[in-house]
Amino acid sequence: MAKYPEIQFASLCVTCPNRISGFCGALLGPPPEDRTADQKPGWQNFVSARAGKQLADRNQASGDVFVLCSGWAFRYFQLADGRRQILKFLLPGDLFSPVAIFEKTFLFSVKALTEVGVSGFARSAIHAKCTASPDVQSAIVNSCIAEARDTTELLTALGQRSAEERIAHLLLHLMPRIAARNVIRDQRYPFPLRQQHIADAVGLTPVHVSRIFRLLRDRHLLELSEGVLKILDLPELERIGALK
Amino acid sequence: MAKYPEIQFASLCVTCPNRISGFCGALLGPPPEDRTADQKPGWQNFVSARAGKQLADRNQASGDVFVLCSGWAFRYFQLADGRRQILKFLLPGDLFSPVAIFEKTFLFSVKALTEVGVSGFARSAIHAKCTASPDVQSAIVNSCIAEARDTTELLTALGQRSAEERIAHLLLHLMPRIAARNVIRDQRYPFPLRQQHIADAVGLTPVHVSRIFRLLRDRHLLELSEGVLKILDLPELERIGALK
DNA sequence: CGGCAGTTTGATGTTACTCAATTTAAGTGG
DNA sequence: CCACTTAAATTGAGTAACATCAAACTGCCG
Repeated sequence: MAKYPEIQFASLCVTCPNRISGFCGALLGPPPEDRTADQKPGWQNFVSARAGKQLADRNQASGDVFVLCSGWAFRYFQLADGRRQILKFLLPGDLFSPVAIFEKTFLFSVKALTEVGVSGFARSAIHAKCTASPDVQSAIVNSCIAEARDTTELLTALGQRSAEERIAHLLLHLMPRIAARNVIRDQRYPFPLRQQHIADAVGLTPVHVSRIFRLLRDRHLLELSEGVLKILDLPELERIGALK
Repeated sequence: MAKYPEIQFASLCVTCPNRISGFCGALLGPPPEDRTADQKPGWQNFVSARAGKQLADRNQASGDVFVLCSGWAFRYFQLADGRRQILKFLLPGDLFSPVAIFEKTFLFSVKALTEVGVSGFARSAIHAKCTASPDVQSAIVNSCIAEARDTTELLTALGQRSAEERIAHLLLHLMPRIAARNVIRDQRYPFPLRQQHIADAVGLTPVHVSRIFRLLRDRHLLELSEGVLKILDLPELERIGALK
């Protein structure tokens, strides 16, 4: 099976219950039983990469539209002086960016956070499928809408809310997305982010993120260790982080 | 002429050289010489409103897609405790939001900043035009891309940059947009924003905005009075506010 | 002239950053 | 399994940036 990574991908994307699964599913069709390597469609290709690998660069152009198939990555904007703003954490099934469907030049950079699998689809093929299939069309529209909604919330969090609220909001935003891709027991979420990532996402320093986590731990709201986030007091976390 | 406000609108939108003018232009066609009130298309309607008027509410649904025709407005997200994040200042020709073309429920609120004229198009009519005309299609796509680009920049500004940098960035962002709709002489831009608006847009208090403006004035970078922003030292302002 | 909205200024408080040292965790090779 | 190395997290002390509160000032309009 490992010989045919695209099969694994197709299965992943078709079955994963996240909001853009419809996009991948519609694109690939149902996972065929008898698919073999030589039947892999020419408009799709697959690559793996190690944690930390640069997956896309701003201003770089590509004929492909990329989807994260496995692992975690993040989309970010880099400033000249080295600071960066993480715009979104990408989970399996996520497009690098919905905009990339229409625009061949990346507006942002993307980096692997864990070991990842990435699939690229020829943009022309997607456009063809798009005109042919209403399902693909509405999947694209939905992912654009979700993107706008998320961005709005993040902007509001960054502009108006305290460090604690921003971090709580980030966790609450990620939890359902993680849960859609993993079986969650005892409120324990797989969580590979370093505090540096959290800091770059919510506009704080890693040192301050550490302090806030200490407060949250001391109040028995959560525990975080060994790549696992355990939520102890969800209602209180929501009281802090929810937007409305 | 005032009897037929939609004519004034058509003329405004077709001629204004901003990036979504193609959208309005494609939708309305060239401004006809002989158009009269009874020829006004049934899928379009026009309203005026005073400064401060609420033009759209989050979670409210509408069958229309709205475009600002004259004056200034802003799109924002309101928090329960009264704080608000201004997401974008709307200038003549701007859609309230590109997302509204696809989604009938508003994700955000919109308020008039000056006296405004607003035009509403039936969403169904836009969709029909969209399938018929590649021009309308690409105009929509372009406004979505521009939206994503702007939002990314704003996120980065809010998350990573100082008060001074954020304000300079806001001004630099607005200047070309204002210039596209007004004749600018001597670097003097019409500028109806109150410091409260700037504060809500860049995530500061009005008091602090005032202090920053004082610094900028003292360094002879700009002057701001009577609704006019005068830029005295553009290169220096760009050094402070430009993202790259 | 008085009232109102917006701006400015000062004094003070709070939040978050910086710098630096220490501890913990995670690998790595013997 | 254990020493060694390295990255990440934690903690403390001092500082800078921004917020808060309150008062004074400005321009505008009735």
